[in-house]
Amino acid sequence: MTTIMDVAAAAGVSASTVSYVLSGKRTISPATRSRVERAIEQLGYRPHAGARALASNRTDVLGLVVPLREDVNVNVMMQFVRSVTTTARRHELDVLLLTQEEDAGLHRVSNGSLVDGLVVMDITADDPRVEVLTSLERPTVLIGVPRDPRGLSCVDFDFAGAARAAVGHLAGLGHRRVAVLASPARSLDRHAGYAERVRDGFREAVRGAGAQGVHVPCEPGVEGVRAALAAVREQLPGTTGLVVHNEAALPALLAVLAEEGLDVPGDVSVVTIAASAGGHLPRALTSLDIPALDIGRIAVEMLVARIGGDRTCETRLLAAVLADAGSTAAPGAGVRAPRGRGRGARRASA
Amino acid sequence: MTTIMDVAAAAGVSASTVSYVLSGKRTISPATRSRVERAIEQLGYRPHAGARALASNRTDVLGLVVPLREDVNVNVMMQFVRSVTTTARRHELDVLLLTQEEDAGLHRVSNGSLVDGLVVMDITADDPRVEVLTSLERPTVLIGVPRDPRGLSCVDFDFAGAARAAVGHLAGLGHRRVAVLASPARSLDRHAGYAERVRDGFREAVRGAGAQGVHVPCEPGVEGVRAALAAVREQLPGTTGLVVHNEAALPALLAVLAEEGLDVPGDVSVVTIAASAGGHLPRALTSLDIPALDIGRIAVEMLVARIGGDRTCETRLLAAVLADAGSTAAPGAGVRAPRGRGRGARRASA
DNA sequence: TACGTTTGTTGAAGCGCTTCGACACTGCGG
DNA sequence: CCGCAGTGTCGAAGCGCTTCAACAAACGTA
Repeated sequence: MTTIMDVAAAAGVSASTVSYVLSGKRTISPATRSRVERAIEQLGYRPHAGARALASNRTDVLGLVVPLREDVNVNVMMQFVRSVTTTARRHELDVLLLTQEEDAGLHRVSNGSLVDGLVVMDITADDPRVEVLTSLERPTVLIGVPRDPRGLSCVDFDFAGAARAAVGHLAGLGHRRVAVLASPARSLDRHAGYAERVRDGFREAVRGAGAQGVHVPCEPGVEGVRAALAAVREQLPGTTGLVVHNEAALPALLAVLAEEGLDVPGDVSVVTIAASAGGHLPRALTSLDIPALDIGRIAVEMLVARIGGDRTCETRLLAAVLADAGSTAAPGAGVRAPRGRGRGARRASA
Repeated sequence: MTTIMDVAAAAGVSASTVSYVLSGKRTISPATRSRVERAIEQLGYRPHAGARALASNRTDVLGLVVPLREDVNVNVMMQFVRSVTTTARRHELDVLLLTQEEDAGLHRVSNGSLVDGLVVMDITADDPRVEVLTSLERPTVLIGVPRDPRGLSCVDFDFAGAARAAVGHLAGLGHRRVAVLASPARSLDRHAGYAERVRDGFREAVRGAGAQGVHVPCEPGVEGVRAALAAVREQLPGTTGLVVHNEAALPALLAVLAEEGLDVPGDVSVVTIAASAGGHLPRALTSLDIPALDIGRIAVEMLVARIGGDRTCETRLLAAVLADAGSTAAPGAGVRAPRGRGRGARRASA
């Protein structure tokens, strides 16, 4: 292994000079600098990360805690991961992946000086990790907002605002009965912030608009969507507007509606609250996009600031912006039960 | 920060004794051991990762290079990631996530002593990284098999064998015309190993069985499936057996076949080569499951062996096992064009 | 010319750990 | 009773780097 000493010898300078060339913390004459750089190049020198961490108390590694739950959509999660990692690299940081969410892991990497800071995804309202994270020796940024952030920085999408905007949009078009096809029941059970805040924002907006609304959890896949639609029909017949907060249910919903002969937006208006699907849906949908890329980027930038000594702690909620893609219109027939005997019809006719 | 010295002082021993308690590399009397352990516990001591790496030349971190391509299915990829990380933790290793696949990153983490070894996913037949990886100071295990492994260890699923088994199964049932709905064209364009080997295994088996076959790339989503089916109909009319090697196309395929009034397996037999979908499909399909969990685990275990000094280099191909779930039968009518005017029919009838 | 300043470079200390060789102590056989 | 092997503990060196204080050289100013 080539060390800083080898480089120093090759360049005819001392080790500290090489170090200063690398870090730029002292002025170095152009002549010396270029000799050192040439030596580094020729020897293929890479500083030893451990030695650097030991001496400087910085590892240039950031820990990323990702959820591996059944009920979080893996596509959405990967958007966060991607944006965190690319932003991290822009700041010369590497990313350590933490999946098991037991406290031991957090202690090990933080107090064991493996990372300079942590980004923790999928924070629930009363997340027990928040307590642990505050006691750590390294700064943390949360993606998601707990009830009590305890001096930790947070970034998230304004899910409540998104739900209100969705309802407002539908109400403005004249819809009086609206429903949310929400996250899987499990997400609500464990008090996932995004799930709760959509629900609360929805209810508030429905009340405010003097409309009626139901909020039904929805499992992914065709069967989940059928069950959710059945629940909507039972609990609020005549529903004409659908707010879908469930990426995994979208393709299935469109398939089921088509199968039942329901037109969007002729019969039913649909608004989604979702991370952008990357265009794999059969049709464009009016949506409140979750800016996953921005959220990941901001999380890293906040963390970098804190690592740099910034003591300010803030919670940033990114605002929802509605992008109209023509899947909403004035109320139609609603999500009435399909005519022509529904799902079997096509087969029978074939 | 509490150091090994603090622990030593609290336990009334020397730092080296604490180190030996931790590593178990020397015998320690039970009395001393328990005093040290109590001190560690009370002080909440965590060894400094950098210092440890510097002194021992081991980081206990493994680098995982993941692909972030459009054409690799994110669910499948996450299965690998999950199994690599959990296996790594079982071996007391942390995982550093590398996404940008430029050589600089590989050099930085390997020769910069950030990791003890690398697991590299999504290896193509003539992957330029193979050359780079052989020149690194740390061992590497590939998930995927390049044309020339150059002394690197590899693990992968036997995709060619899976394709042969799929064809064999269909041929055994009497099918004479079979098709593969394959990976997206992009995967083939970049010579992704899994894509090429399925194609080659398929062609070989079709020849061997004296049958006819076509291999068509398939983009994800409903439109992609429609296009692929159209290609099959044009290139090999009367196809009765479908081998699907494309996780993202499966739900869409089932939807399209249902929409066209084609029964599985009455009209068309379907075999998949896919990572297990987790049960979100509307119906079970006869499949050759890609054992992603095993592959990830084996990759880590091979890497651990190499880090431990093992010099043997091997390529392990995990065999395909067909799980019959009733989506295949003796040949039916085939993927003939839909009767009753196909996709518009339901809408018209509603 | 003599002095303070600025600029560029260096030696050495020290970051927290592992590990080697040495050492003290115990219990054994001769 | 001596010597020896085995056991448990320790001191010190050293891993490769950063950074501080110090210094030499070059410069501008009085």
